[in-house]
Amino acid sequence: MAHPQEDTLIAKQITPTAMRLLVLDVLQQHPAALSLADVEQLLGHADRITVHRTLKTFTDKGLVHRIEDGSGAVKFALCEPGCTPEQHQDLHVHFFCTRCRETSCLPTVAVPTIPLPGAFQVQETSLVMKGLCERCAVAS
Amino acid sequence: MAHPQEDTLIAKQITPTAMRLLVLDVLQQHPAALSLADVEQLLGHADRITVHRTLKTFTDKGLVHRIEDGSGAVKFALCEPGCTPEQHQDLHVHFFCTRCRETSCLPTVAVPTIPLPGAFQVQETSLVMKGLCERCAVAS
DNA sequence: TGAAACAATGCAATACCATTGCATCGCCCT
DNA sequence: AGGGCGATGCAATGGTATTGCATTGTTTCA
Ligand SMILES: [Mn+2]
Ligand SMILES: [Mn+2]
Ligand SMILES: [Zn+2]
Ligand SMILES: [Zn+2]
Repeated sequence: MAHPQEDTLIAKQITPTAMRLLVLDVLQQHPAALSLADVEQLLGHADRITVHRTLKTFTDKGLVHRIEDGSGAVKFALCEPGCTPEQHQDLHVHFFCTRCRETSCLPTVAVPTIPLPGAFQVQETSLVMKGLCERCAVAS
Repeated sequence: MAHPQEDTLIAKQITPTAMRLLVLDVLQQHPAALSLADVEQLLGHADRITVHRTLKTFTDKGLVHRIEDGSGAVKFALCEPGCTPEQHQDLHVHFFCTRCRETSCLPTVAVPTIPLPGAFQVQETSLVMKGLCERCAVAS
């Protein structure tokens, strides 16, 4: 009966701990997707490995999704409440800004379903667009 | 007036060298996209850094394109003859097989043009599908 | 032809990012 | 209190990408 963030974790079958609540808070406060290093830095001085395992747990339980934006580091962003590890609801496009290097979810832009020739069995589709984000575009 | 592969390099403004011809040959012989480590292994024992810089040169000159498939290592594949560093002709979908970990170009499947809301300025779109490739799908 | 100029190569070193092993800590339950 | 178990933190490791620098090779031109 404490912070509502505890309920968020419990709803995803994640035992609430101090570290996990802190990581969740950082993810909720930040609009952009965050890398492991980003989270570590925003937390002050938390142990990198613990943050890593926290994000892995969050991913396994369907609380966050991974974004491979080609920047070298995987980014993480919160999922929609309805997402499960098996079935993600928010299959949207991601945008990587080549100037400020921020990665954003575009929840309103769905990943299109593309039929493939032959016998391919598609499990997952990742669509990343690169360019200038809205902030950097107007600033140029 | 030697190998036709020399002409391929010269057409892209790349000085032909022994190493570059070897790397080009490996890329032409293999249907799948190759990582730096793949090329190094297929060449026997070539220097990893030289191969790295060879692939960088090939990319800069528009002879190959980079594929970030989320496997941890960037893959490289030959471009269409008409590609230039500024304007790639072959903006196609890539497929990463989660079983055999091979990445293939799907030259017949074009990346769709997706309009974005707001002031985003798109420079590049990368679309990677993951699942079972044709070979692994029938073998399961 | 010989030396300068430039490009390409190879070895060493470095920088990240990600992941694992293992000991310890903290919490819950009996 | 004590056992059990998950979470944490430090150390160590593996993998990929990249840079510095000396050397080698090749082209250019006096
Ligand atoms: Mn997202
Ligand atoms: Mn391709
Ligand atoms: Zn930006
Ligand atoms: Zn396969």
